[in-house]
Amino acid sequence: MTTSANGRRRPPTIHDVAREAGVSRGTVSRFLNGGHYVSPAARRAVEAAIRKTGYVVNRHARSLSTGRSDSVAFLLTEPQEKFFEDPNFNVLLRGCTERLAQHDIPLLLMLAASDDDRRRLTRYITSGHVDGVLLVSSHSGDPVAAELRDAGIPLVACGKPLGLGSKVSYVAAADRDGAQEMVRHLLAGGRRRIGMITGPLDTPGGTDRLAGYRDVLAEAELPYDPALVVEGDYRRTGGEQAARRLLAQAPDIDAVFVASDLMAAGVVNALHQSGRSVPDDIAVGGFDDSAAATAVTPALTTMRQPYDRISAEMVRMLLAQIAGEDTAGVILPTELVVRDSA
Amino acid sequence: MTTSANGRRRPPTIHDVAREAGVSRGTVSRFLNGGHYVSPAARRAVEAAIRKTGYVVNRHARSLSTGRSDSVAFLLTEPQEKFFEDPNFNVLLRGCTERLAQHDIPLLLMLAASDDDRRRLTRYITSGHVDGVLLVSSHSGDPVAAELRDAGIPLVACGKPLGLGSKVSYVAAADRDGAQEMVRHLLAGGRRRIGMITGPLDTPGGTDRLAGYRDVLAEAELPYDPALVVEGDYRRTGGEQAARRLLAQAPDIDAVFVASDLMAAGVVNALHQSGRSVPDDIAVGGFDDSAAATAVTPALTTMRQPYDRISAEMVRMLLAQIAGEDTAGVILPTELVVRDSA
DNA sequence: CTGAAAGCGCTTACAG
DNA sequence: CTGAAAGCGCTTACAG
Repeated sequence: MTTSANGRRRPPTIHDVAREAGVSRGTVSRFLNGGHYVSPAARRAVEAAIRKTGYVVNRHARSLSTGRSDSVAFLLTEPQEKFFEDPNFNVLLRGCTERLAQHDIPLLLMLAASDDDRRRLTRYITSGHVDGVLLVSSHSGDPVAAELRDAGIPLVACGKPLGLGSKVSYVAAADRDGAQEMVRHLLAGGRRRIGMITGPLDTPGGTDRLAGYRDVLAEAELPYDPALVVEGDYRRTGGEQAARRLLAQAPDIDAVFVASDLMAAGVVNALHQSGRSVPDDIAVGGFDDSAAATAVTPALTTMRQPYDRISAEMVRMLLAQIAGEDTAGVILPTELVVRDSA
Repeated sequence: MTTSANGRRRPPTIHDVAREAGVSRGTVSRFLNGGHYVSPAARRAVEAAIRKTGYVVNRHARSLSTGRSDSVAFLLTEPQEKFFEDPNFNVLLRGCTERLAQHDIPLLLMLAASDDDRRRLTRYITSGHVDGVLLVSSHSGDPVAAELRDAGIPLVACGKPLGLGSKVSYVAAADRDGAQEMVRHLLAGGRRRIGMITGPLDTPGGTDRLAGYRDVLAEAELPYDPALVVEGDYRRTGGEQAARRLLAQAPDIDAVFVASDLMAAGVVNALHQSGRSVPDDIAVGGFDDSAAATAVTPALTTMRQPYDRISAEMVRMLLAQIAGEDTAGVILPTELVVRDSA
């Protein structure tokens, strides 16, 4: 640290390092940026000088010079604060933060709750303040993915953005396969009247998991009964309400496949309140393997979404895009986790 | 947008705005920074030019020039990932992000899980990459608060950092008062053998809530029985285990005050498994009023921590510090929320 | 492999 | 109230 006239500490600059090492600033910079065209002797001198001065690069200066910001946005666009209350969110956010930290890239957290927020943030992002965006937004009505894509911003979505086809890179779990596996598991347990509580049907997780459910019904030559299907909203209370609706429409169900653990926790509650036991009267299968799965009694049998891999993959793809590579959609497998509820 | 030779879009600069408005760059900058010493005519011209060009300030250039970063870190130092699994975390993080967004200040999320992380981040922070830090770290063993304070970084902690006295600004809930109110509520419900499951006793929430419990016992002239007190870890499973210990040590309790809702959810589970009904056999009082409170059955009677106010206050204080003002500790009141568990 | 120098886009005394 | 200019700390062709 150098102390300037006013007594405030001024961090050492590349200039201090250069002087200390007896080389030019250009050489220090070259060392900092990969060490190409730096002689071993110069390298050693610079290394020592950096250690001695405690030099840390000034990222603002670097960014101004390179045009890159070396930072990434984690953009959450959920008007309903839905995802934010979901334990999955934490896992994803944490995973992305850690992965980015490994590359020394700070994560800027951005919340777009209103249209105003969205406009402000889109503007901020497209002005080059971040190099890329990790987008968490499930609703198809959300224009932000298209806006960012059109602006040429490197972008990876969590979950397939509906309606954008393959135009936006994304990482998603194998929703349809996972749903199939869960319903087969329910069938294998001897259940025959299997209800389903879906996610919002304007989300891929909503439609794909429903599709998987129908696939297996057909496969087992069981009729598809619309009265057995209720749309939920991925929230706990929504799960409770949906379960009550389902029970009213089809009191004879012996199992229910619920498209998220958080909803499933609500379903178990509602079932208990209606006097049914889980899994004896009604088996419950969830989806996610989030913290909600083990917080209820009985613990949920569920499809594990590999959130660690999802966040790792999102970061990997985003960095690849920033480096100029093309990336596409990635689907990661889910895994059946058998606990007590089914 | 101006299109440069290579076809990539180059965002408009202050120079483009100045040319468009027919003024100098200095005038545009002055307009941007409060509009002092800018004539009404110049102001109008600049406003129009900004609209027309779609100008957005380049924050890297500004930061390089001013020495401020106009960004803030949200630093979470919980080796145990404990807080991250707590629903309170979301509320706090969300609140801070929103408040900062109102001031157009991005939040950088930083996770210090290991000592290595901590060193890296401290270095990053003290190098001027952020203007201040919102610190979430309850453990007294954590050296990060002292390090940042010694480096002169504006800093506001969530919860009183133990051992640092009044040297670090913080925002906390009135833990002791809140605990008192809850135990009085239990007493008012006719309970006399009241157990307690505390938070970790190296945290202020751990010690202060226990102190409040003891206050009211003394006030009611009830003996303090160490067998009635078990230390928990703020986690759900920790709550379950603590409840079993408590039941073994004191099977005759008729109430238990639990220092967090997440633990209390585990406690309710354990109580049910032991065949006790809540609240008939044993009343359960929680703390936080987090999402966990309404996720269990019966819903928890709890002390509400005003997280919205806490995050608002943290941001306000941090911005004040960055502006050069002195700030101190702020204690916010908690509020009894009566539901079904007590 | 290395140094000198231009340039990134802004802010801010300074002179007028 | 306004403009010209220096300077923030870095990177990167360029010439050697």
